[in-house]
Amino acid sequence: MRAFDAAARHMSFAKAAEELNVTPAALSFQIKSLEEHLGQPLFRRLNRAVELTEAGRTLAPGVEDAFQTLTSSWRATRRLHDTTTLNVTAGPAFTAKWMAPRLYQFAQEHPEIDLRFIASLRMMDFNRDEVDVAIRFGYGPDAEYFAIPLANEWVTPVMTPDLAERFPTPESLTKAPLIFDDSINFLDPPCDWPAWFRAVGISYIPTHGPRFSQADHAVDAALAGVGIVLGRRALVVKDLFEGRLVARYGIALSTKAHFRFVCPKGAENRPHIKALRDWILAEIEKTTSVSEGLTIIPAEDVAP
Amino acid sequence: MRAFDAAARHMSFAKAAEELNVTPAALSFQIKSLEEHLGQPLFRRLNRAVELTEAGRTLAPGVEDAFQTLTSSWRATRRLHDTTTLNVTAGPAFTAKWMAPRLYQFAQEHPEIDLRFIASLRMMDFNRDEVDVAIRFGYGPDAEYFAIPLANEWVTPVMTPDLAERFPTPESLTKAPLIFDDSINFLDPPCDWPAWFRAVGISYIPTHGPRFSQADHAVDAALAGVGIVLGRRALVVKDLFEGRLVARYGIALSTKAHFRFVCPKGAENRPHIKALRDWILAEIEKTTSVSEGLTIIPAEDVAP
DNA sequence: TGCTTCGGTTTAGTTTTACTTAAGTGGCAT
DNA sequence: ATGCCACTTAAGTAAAACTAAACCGAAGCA
Repeated sequence: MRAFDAAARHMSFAKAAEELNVTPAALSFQIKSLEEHLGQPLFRRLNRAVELTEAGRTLAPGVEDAFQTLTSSWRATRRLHDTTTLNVTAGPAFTAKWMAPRLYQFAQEHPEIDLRFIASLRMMDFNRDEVDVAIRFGYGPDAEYFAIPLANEWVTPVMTPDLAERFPTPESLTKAPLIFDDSINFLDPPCDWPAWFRAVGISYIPTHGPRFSQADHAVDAALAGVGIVLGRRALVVKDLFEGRLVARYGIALSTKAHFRFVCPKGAENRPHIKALRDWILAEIEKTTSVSEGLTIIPAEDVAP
Repeated sequence: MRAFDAAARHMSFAKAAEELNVTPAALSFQIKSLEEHLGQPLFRRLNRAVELTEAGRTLAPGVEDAFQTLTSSWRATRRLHDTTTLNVTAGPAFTAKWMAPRLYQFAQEHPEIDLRFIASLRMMDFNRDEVDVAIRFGYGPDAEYFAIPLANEWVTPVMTPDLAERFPTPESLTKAPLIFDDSINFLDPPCDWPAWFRAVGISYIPTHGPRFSQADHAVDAALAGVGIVLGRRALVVKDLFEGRLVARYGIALSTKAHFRFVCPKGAENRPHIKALRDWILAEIEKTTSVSEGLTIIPAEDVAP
């Protein structure tokens, strides 16, 4: 049946044989025997090609699907006692702005763990997609998974030091080039520019300026001096610590949404997963001082 | 892997071996080899039982699922050129009141076809549930299947001849024992007792009387002389023809919902499916005279 | 037209695998 | 204790899957 699966996918016995590391002869035989068991042909043999018969078209999708679940289950099971590789999925922004800059450090602390990143926004199925850990931004809780929040999240305007000198006060921001991060539009209550201006007592609804669908691109733009962006704590904390960006106005807007560390229930204590979790939490602990001197206003208090 | 699938389902190597018609020794060996490939045990061997390990629990659902799709695909494919058995699903009412009484006749006309009935209301998946034909009551059309309507459907009060003498006019029905068939409550516009009374110009909303969730039970009750039921044409036509039930008032309520013959696209011309379809249509054709003398009023014309 | 190439099939022989029989083990129930 | 039951192990055997090599027919190309 594997033979048929491969043949149907490739629509070629020769290619299928290559995939399974056997000779075309073996494959031909297998399919012939399958056809005998079935009592009807699965392929129509053309001169230098094959095509599926009605029966083949009926059988192929189910077989392909079955082998896919079979192999992914198998791999998921193998991963259970493999503590050398760890597949992590996170959104593109967290991957680029939090994970990537700290990765060399994790690699040094845990040289035995081989981290692999899958940057994607869609929710993954841990069993289907061969993923061990997901880091996701949103509202908890996750009933069916093990999930811990990574930090309370807030947003505050950040910019290059140069720009900060030109716009020393919140009021001056009404004349400043603002960058829009559309990736947090889904938050409710909103954490956008109008909400922040309400938090500092200014009635101003900016509309003009570059917009980005991904938060990391918005932050990159701010780093390039394009303008001022409402940066999420987790995504800008490193740039703030290292002085590439500054937050001058002392007012941040907090949201109930936060980054969460998610893994299948029961997997949270497997050594490499625990190592990653502990390391992430420790890294975040190191940066709690970024909130010092900030007045943090819940977004719901300034909801329109 | 089949070995593991069977063992995990039975939680016993001996039973699994029996299922696969091999000796327990062979099964033990297969699982051992699987565990070696995996690098970890799948079962914990207890004294006179086995239990799944973490790894086994991870692998089992996927494997079971995969083999299920595999076997059902296989059977679906076998059915393709098997014109000796025909699996039909219909609602319980149609099965009992239309199919069952006519079955001996189909068997005589087509002794080579072995009909199997699956009475169920839920929609079946032709590939998953090993069903060739479905007969369903409702509104068309079915875009993804081949479907033909079997007849225009209407409802009219039916009862035993005895009861008919006691309640000769629609007006007299307000004093008669009425039976409620809840299985057509979902129709819109409704085809219930209030709608029928509106059709004959009587303002009467009966509330008291036996209720049945399945139409065949309601008709059975009427056959037993319990009372008068609003019978769907397809379900009472045979009893009307053979005099066990009568319809006296000459007013029927028609609905756009009807019984439909449904099968996968392309399957409608396979010989045994065509035979069943032609036979059903011919049977219905024989009973068109049941509508003679009836004034048929669309249900939407008397909607409240 | 005739030669080559390419996919697939066939045949015969070989390797691998799966299976069976039979003996063995260990804890549970009587 | 002792027999039993479910699983394991070992050795031998039967079946299957696979390979190599020859073959076949049509398409491509000179």
